[in-house]
Amino acid sequence: MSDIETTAQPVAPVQVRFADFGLSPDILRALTDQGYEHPTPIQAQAIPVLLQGRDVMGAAQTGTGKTAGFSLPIIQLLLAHANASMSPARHPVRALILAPTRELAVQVAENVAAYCKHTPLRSTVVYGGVDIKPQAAIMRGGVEIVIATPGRLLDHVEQKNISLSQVQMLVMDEADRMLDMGFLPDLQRIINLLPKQRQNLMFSATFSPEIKRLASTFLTDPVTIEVARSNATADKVTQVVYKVTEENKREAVAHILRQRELKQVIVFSNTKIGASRLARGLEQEGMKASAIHGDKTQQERMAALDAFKRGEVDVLVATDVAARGLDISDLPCVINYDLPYNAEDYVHRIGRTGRAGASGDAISIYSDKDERLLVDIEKLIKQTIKRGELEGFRPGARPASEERHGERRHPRSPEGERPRSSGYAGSGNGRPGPGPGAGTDRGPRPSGPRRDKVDPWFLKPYEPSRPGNAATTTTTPSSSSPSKPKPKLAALLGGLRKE
DNA sequence: AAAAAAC
Repeated sequence: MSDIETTAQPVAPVQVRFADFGLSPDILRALTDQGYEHPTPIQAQAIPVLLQGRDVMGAAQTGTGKTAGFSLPIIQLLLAHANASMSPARHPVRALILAPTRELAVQVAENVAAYCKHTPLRSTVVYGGVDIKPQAAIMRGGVEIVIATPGRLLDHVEQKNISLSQVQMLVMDEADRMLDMGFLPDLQRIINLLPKQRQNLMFSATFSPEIKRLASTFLTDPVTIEVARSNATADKVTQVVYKVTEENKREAVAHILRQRELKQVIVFSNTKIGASRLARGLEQEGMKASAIHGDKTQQERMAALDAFKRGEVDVLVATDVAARGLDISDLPCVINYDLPYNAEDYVHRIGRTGRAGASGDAISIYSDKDERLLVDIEKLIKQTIKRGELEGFRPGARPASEERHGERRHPRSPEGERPRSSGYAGSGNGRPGPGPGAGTDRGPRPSGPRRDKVDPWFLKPYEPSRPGNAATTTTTPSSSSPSKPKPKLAALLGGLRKE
């Protein structure tokens, strides 16, 4: 088994069309139905390679058209290799797509179903949190393509609702996420049920050593397809951070949303409770907000997502259940109510915006205690994030009593307060502003008086901690913290060995 | 630290 091979396959300079790949007319018709004619760069690279039957390691951000990139060739290959002598009644599972979260599985399944629409192939999705019986019935009826979260799939295997012995193609979507979530043992178990001879695809937004290790374990002589530089944030995303005090975080989010009259925003919270509270708080402020997290029932999760997609909800407050994979298109803005503990999650979160060529804003608020998280994030994305100034929410200011009148409009509002009058007209056009930077540039510049009392942190040139070598030494334990930087790598490798 | 995922 050779090392992972990297092709320098350039993106074709001429506009390629789906029709150029030799895909079945039934597939092309489905694409036409959806208005797709030209592949995205990852599709242009992945489709021919996959059609050759090669294993693929795809380093792709969400929003790059990854799902079609793998499902179109899968469908094509299944159609091409259809066993004519096979009884039409028998539909063994021939392609298996694994995803880390239920929502992602559902979305992949929706895409696959759409692309299969005009073919005789059947697909279904199975995931936990819902009644298993209807899923069992569908699978017993026969399907060629199964999209699944690992746990429920194993459940079905044990119940003998499904056999994986005929699987020719395996996709591990969001593989980094699956590792993070501890799915490695499940993955191993599932893979042990598959035929040795098969085509493997692995997609990952980040390219950590753990992922490479997984790839070398499960993939055979894979072609690596990398669209965006890994761990790089989409350059279409304008990022800004606002430092506020811990108690003012909720008000700050409300302020940002109100001031910019934001619609279709995802606000990320680190905790389920925090997400629920924030959503409730925003609702009390008169906004249409809803929370989505793992303590909600599957029905609630889907309802919240649907309402958001339909525009009935403007603000979706989410834990990292929604950080990856979710295909919510054209999000103008993502807000981090908390900075994520894992820097990689930052990349995934802001990947919800600025997608498919559109520009987007990623706004984060943080407080003193999150300074370290911010440093980690900047180290990972190898760029310094613009420090913005959020009027009236500066940290380090004197207690409210010493503040100028009208400086902070409504700090620390009590929970049950009535919806506020429209104190913040924002820019006035109902559309999202051009960028977070513009938000701070728009109003009159706070010249002079506001600066004197506080440490003008926002005026100091920011120094990313030791730009040269810091990146190699991961988290250098600062003397202040006892720091037991549990090496993630070791943990994961331990996991690999365990199996 | 927290979140996610099978019952």
